[in-house]
Amino acid sequence: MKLSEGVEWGLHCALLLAEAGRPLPRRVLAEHYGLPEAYLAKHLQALTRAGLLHATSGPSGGFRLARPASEITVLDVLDAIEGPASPFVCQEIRQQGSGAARPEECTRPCAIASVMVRAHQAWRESLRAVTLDQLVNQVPPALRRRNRVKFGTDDSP
Amino acid sequence: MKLSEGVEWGLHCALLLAEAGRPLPRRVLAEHYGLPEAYLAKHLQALTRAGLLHATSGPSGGFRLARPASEITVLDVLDAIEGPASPFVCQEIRQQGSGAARPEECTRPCAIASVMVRAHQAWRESLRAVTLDQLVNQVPPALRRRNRVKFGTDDSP
DNA sequence: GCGGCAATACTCGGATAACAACTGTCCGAGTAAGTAAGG
DNA sequence: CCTTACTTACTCGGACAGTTGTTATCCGAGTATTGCCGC
Repeated sequence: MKLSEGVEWGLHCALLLAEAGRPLPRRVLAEHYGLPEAYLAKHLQALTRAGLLHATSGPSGGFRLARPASEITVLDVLDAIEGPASPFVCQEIRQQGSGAARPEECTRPCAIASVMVRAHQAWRESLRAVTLDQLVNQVPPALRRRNRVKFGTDDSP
Repeated sequence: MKLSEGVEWGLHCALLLAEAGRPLPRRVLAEHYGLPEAYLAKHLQALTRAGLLHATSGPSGGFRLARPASEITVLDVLDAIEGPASPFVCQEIRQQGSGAARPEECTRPCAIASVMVRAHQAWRESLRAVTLDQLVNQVPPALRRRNRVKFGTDDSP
């Protein structure tokens, strides 16, 4: 079980977009984090398709958050990039082979699958509890200031 | 992120071994669940290397639980088959690229990595809370009886 | 009848291919800005 | 000076290879059983 590295990229980029408050092109995002631009594009596409980012073409275009950072959870980003499919898929092998359970013995879901589903839900709940703005607030102040100078909207007097 | 299907196989086999109480060869396990024997062998090897099963060669040999079923958790089986590595590996991209954070700004672990670690721990705790004998008790009585007749130790008078 | 020995069949274990998914890359379609010409 | 049309450069989006990990399989090493021979 390995999680795509694009998850880390997507989360960091989403955080930076939350800090910036204005569209940033993928070229800027890639250079900022030292990532391959072409491959990062793939993950940003996924985030856009999921409705988390909004993409605008042309000069001064780029990606921006489609919703306020307080309304985007870490789980949203993960589902967008990894897909919402459960990592464990019960293949009902209890109903196969010479020791197959009979249909009337399978009225209840497989206990093993239930355990896996509960664990997966615990994982998802833990991720759903954290929003992007909570993460932004944990960025070191000095770094946040630098990012603001570099990208921030200069609407502050 | 996809979980190896060997996880389901390993768990079902471990449950059956807990029910049987005596060594079962991989051929019997494979036929009982309709699984490819050669590939199942790979996962049983992993469980053996992890110290969960004990393998004996020769006639009337096979695999048996190395510990009482009450002392084996679902998490043990998962770590044995999937490896204990965390699905999320923080590559510290915050310290790379043109916007790299300085070392003195990284005294605290990356907030994103922390969230992922907490979620992973929640997942593991949920799996650690369930033992094999708890799962055995959830097997339908009729099926359990059939398995007992088929494999069970005939030490009952 | 009993003990020892060899043959046997059964078991696991590691080494070896086929497939799929993730990783990485490229070029084309579309768009907004900038520019120059005309009114 | 303002409007307008065009050129330009910049953006995203989908289509195309390379590499790692999972899936599937085979054959050899080792062992307890089983049968047989000798005592």
